[in-house]
Amino acid sequence: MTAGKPLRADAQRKREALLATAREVFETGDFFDLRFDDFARLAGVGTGTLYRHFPTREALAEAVYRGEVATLCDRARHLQATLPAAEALATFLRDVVDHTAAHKGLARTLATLMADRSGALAEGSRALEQAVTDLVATAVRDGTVRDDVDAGAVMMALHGIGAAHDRPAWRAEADGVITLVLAGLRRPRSDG
Amino acid sequence: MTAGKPLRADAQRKREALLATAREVFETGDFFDLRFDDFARLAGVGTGTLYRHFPTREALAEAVYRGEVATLCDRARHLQATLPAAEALATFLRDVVDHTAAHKGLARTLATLMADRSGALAEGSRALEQAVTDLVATAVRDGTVRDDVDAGAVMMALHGIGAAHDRPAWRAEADGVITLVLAGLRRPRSDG
DNA sequence: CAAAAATATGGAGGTAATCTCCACTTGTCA
DNA sequence: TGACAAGTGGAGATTACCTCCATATTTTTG
Repeated sequence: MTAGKPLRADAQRKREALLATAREVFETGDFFDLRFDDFARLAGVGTGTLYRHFPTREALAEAVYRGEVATLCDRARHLQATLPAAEALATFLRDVVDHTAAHKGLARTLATLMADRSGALAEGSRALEQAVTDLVATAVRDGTVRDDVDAGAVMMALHGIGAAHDRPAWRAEADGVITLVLAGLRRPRSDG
Repeated sequence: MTAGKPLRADAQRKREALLATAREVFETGDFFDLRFDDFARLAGVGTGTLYRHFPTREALAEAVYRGEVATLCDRARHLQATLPAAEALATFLRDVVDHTAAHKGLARTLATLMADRSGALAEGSRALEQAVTDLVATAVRDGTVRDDVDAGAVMMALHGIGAAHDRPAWRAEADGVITLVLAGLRRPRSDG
């Protein structure tokens, strides 16, 4: 599906250049101050070429986002294979926050673009969602996590962390959300 | 501050018309498919008038948002005055979800606009944040809620609920987030 | 109540970003 | 190496945004 047609050599190169430049500009936060045409020039590419590879700003973002998500998914798989379920889940959620904090600009830009009604990025995060779902399911199965709350709720909380990028106390609050989610996920005692 | 100059009668009328139309169009979700100029016409107002009242889409959204927030804040005050702290907090959070669900289109549109890096709406939600902070603080004071997590974390979770508007299982997941947050907020037992 | 002063209106048109189109260049395959 | 396919760049059409001001409405004043 992803590889319908084997790209020609130069096309591949331009595409890479666009992605590399995108990552840079996303990170510095200048993406929205830049005319899309100028972005093309910045990447050393003609306008037409830019538009053929990535018809919209969102399409470009999606490609970058996919890379980020892939990294996180690898991490999830690794944790799942080496730690007890509950611990794997906890570590992963904290790692997501770490990762986001380490690439704040990128996360900002992606979150902003993601909000555009296109929903283009929803597609890209499917893999991430699957990873979280697996981690939660495993922890539920071994009894460390309650089974009456969907993994989607955890995704939603993560979404909040990403979307609320402009809060002054972002880091502390993000940690707080994770703490709440993890505490909330613990199998509740039989008392009300 | 809000009432620096008493608006002229016709100006008041036009302003109202713009806000009313905005609420409609926000709710139906057509706001982004509409040229801003056409929006003016739709409200029966000239382009210039639109721009004088609301210089940007965000400014318009902010005005609408303020109304929503005010409603919720009234609710918060009422709950705080009539229920035990923990219950007031729980009820309020669930009410926010109900309210959002009842005005899904509006919430969608506002969330999308809020994500624009402008941060214009951050201002509008200050009151909401204050309400949540008060509710949490009261519950902390009477010992039903842990004191090591900031109210900002709760805001962040709410933010996630609003921002993740396009998830198919939105309602169930939103309820899940609230459940997790409330469970997570309970003063943890002395065991690890 | 009439006229003057202040305030607000609408939409034509300037400005600026987006995106398309195609004559030309580069890569691939036999 | 030649012929065909695939890709490129950027000029210019298109579209949306926003400003400006001659005109209209409201309010105040004498």
